[in-house]
Amino acid sequence: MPSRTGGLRERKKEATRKALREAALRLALERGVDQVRVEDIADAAGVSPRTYNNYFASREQAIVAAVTAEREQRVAEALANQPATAGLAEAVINAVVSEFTEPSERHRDTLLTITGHPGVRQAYLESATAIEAPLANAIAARLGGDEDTRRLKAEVLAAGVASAVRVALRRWVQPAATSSALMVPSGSLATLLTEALRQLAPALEAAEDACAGGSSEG
Amino acid sequence: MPSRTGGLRERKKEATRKALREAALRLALERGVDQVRVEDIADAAGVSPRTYNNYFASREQAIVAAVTAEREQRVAEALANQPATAGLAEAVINAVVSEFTEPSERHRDTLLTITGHPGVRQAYLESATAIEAPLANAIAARLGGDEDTRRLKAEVLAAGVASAVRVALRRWVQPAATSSALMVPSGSLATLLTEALRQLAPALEAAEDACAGGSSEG
DNA sequence: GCGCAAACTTGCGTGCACGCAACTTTTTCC
DNA sequence: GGAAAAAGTTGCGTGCACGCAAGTTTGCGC
Repeated sequence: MPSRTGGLRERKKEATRKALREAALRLALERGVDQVRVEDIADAAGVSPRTYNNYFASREQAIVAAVTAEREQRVAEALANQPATAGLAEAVINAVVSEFTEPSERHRDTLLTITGHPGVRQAYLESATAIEAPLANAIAARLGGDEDTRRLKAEVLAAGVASAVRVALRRWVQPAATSSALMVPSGSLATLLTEALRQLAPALEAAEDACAGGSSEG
Repeated sequence: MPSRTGGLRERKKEATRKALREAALRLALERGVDQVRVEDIADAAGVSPRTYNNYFASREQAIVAAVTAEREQRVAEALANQPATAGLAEAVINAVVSEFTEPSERHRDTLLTITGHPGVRQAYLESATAIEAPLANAIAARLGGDEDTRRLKAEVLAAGVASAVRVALRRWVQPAATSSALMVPSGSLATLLTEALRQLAPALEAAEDACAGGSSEG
């Protein structure tokens, strides 16, 4: 009888996924990204290369997943848990900043190392867009009913937030320009994220106001 | 002596790029995306497969480029050409809607056909992010000087706009859900784009206001 | 328990992306 | 105009992504 964690099947799958992404990251850190073959990752996780490929579409995604796993759910959950009294902008910024800052700072050295590789850096930045769909759902829930117009609003806002996050992360991991002196110190990730997201606050507030008095309101 | 169009080298490169993307699109329409080999495209354009790959990183990108070529520059230019009296939000929305609507409607059948293919659809949607950098420059120019804070603002806003465009395009090319009745008619592309971008207007206006009285103002 | 259906794993084959190192073409400079 | 440099093209080799069709494991109803 399967517990809350799901059936045996599901647990095994999750274990395999975890083993794969952790093997990928470990090997990448040990030898450098370009010295890691797909076969090595699969071997280290105890599956065939073909199976590895059923879990991850590229080496880069496997490596990055070790650091970004389950971020989408955590962000969506964090937004849902924000007090209903908070404005949408405040709630979104709090949820996103808190869920991105802590793990990123914790894995700071790892991240700055692996994002030295262009392919991994791109995969890392693109991973931010994974929050789009869950975030859109959470925003739609805050905006009110699930009517069509609200759905579009929520999707646009979520996509905008994901973009802002991507810009902030890009600055954070930006490799120092070696030659010219015109360089941005980039500040802390929390600062970068907050400043980036603040640009979208007016849009979030306006959307919320436009939906005020809608179907469901606490 | 090279004319304004650039040297011979540059013209040849552009001709090759054009030949490749048009061959890719033509073949994809004739036979279906999955029946087009890279070798076919290269042959049709009169270059080696290896050279084809110096121009495009994937078949999907080559096909999509036939429809999206030079869009980035045109959008940036359109924004620069908006009257200086217009607000940033209005200027951006006008520029983006006008430059996206016309070509997309002109190639409507082509686009809806090729985006039936998942890989091509994804490449098409991702191509919208190509406007990010040129748009960020154009927005930064409108905001005023090139100080650091303004650069971040411009990048975030440009990324947001690109995201909104992506959401609108996604709805536009969304394949009709075959089974259930809960489906969105999606409206015209111009309407979709306008509605999506309108969500960001408050953010654009706020950024403009925050930069008012800055270094350069008409 | 038993057996069937659904889900997952695996090997194989194919086409692809791309680094690399020759080779060819365009540009530049005198 | 001719030689050197800069830029572009090509073939080759390698590793990779993924469709497909077995084979294997798990879940479920009886």
